[in-house]
Amino acid sequence: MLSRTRIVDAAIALIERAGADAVSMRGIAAELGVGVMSLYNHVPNKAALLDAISESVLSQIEFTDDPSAHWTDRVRMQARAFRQIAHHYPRSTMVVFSRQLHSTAGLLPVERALATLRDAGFEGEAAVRMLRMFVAYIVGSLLREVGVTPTFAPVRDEALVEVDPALFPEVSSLSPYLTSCDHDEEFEFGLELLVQAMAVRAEKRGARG
Amino acid sequence: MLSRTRIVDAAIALIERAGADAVSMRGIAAELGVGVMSLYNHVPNKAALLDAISESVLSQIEFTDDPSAHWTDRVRMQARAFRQIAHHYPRSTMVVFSRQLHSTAGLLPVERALATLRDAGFEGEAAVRMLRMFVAYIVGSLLREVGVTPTFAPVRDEALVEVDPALFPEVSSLSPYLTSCDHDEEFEFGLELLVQAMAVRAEKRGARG
DNA sequence: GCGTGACACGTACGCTGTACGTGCGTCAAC
DNA sequence: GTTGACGCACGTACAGCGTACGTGTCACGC
Repeated sequence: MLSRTRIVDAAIALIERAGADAVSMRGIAAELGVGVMSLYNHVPNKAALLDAISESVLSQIEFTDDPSAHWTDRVRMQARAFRQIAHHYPRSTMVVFSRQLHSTAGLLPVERALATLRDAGFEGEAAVRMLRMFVAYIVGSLLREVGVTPTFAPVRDEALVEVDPALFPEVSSLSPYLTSCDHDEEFEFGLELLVQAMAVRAEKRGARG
Repeated sequence: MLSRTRIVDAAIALIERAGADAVSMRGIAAELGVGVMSLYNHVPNKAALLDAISESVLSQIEFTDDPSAHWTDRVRMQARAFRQIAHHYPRSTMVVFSRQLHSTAGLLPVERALATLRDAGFEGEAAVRMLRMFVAYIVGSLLREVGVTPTFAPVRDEALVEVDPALFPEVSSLSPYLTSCDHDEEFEFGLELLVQAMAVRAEKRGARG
């Protein structure tokens, strides 16, 4: 029997195998060995299917939150959990980022994050701000890692060799670092910087309050 | 006469007016009052056209870099310049983010950023790391602002009223802050936090070196 | 006058999402 | 046991998409 979850799973598998551009209702139907229109008995339209994919991916984030750990470690763990699922479904992650979601999927991650931030001493608006900043960093990082580089994080080698050292001295001299990119180290670097910056703010708040 | 830039400009105008989904070769041709196939005399295919759109948007970033200013102010200015163009072409920005670019457009912003980071005391790999982290934050922020919220930065009001306070106490109590979002303040908050974090690193490096 | 190239355009093909109708299986009511 | 309703898989059909290819119309050098 066909079902919504079977369709979503097949769609995710197809995206990971053939890319997001290759996702068509006909392709998904073929993946499942059914007719195209059969899908519409379980999903209203393609947009809703893509939303369901987003929801599925986000809900698979594994938060093994340890309330006894120091809040800095909990922040690190949650950020890595977010990143891990994106690496598990890299191409599907792109469709998640390219869609506005109207669901409550991923509400649990937010809940956990806010609780952690409360432990760190951030409450009310400050906690929400910190959360949004963190999410922005993580999303931006994943967007780079997953393949879409907004302003070429790892620049293409061919393009760089053409760079005129006189016009772009910095880019030219730093080209070895610009062309290579260890995503793990890069992510951890920014994560650590953010955690430390948060710790500074937390101390300030603690001193004041 | 038709020209590549006229086509790109029309495409951007169409995207901003009707949304990225509405971009079709036929639509762009209609916008210009020409036949569809005439476009292909100036653009090899749709993908190349979208790349040209990205290039055009990125090249319009206005960097009025002031080398005499303190590096922290220069970082702030460059980040805001990036953000400003995204606000000028919000929907086109989404196509920029959703495409991997293979061009050297936006090489100048990178050059300026690296020069600024050098002034701040970051060289070699450290400078590139800082740049990438900054870009990640900016891109992630813009992705939220521009309308696509990965894990609902400003959560939908309707969705939140249904949240069970027993299951999601934090989300529930912080809902007034989660439902509203002053993008300017939000962006400046994160920007300031990053700049301060960078300043701390810069001092450390200075003390060591 | 005569190529020759640039360029706007029409036609046509294979693809897409999906509205609609059809047929088959199962189950409830009588 | 018959009948009606309903869920669900499916086929057909249509509008719209990107674009390969051929055709027409110019301005130009010889």
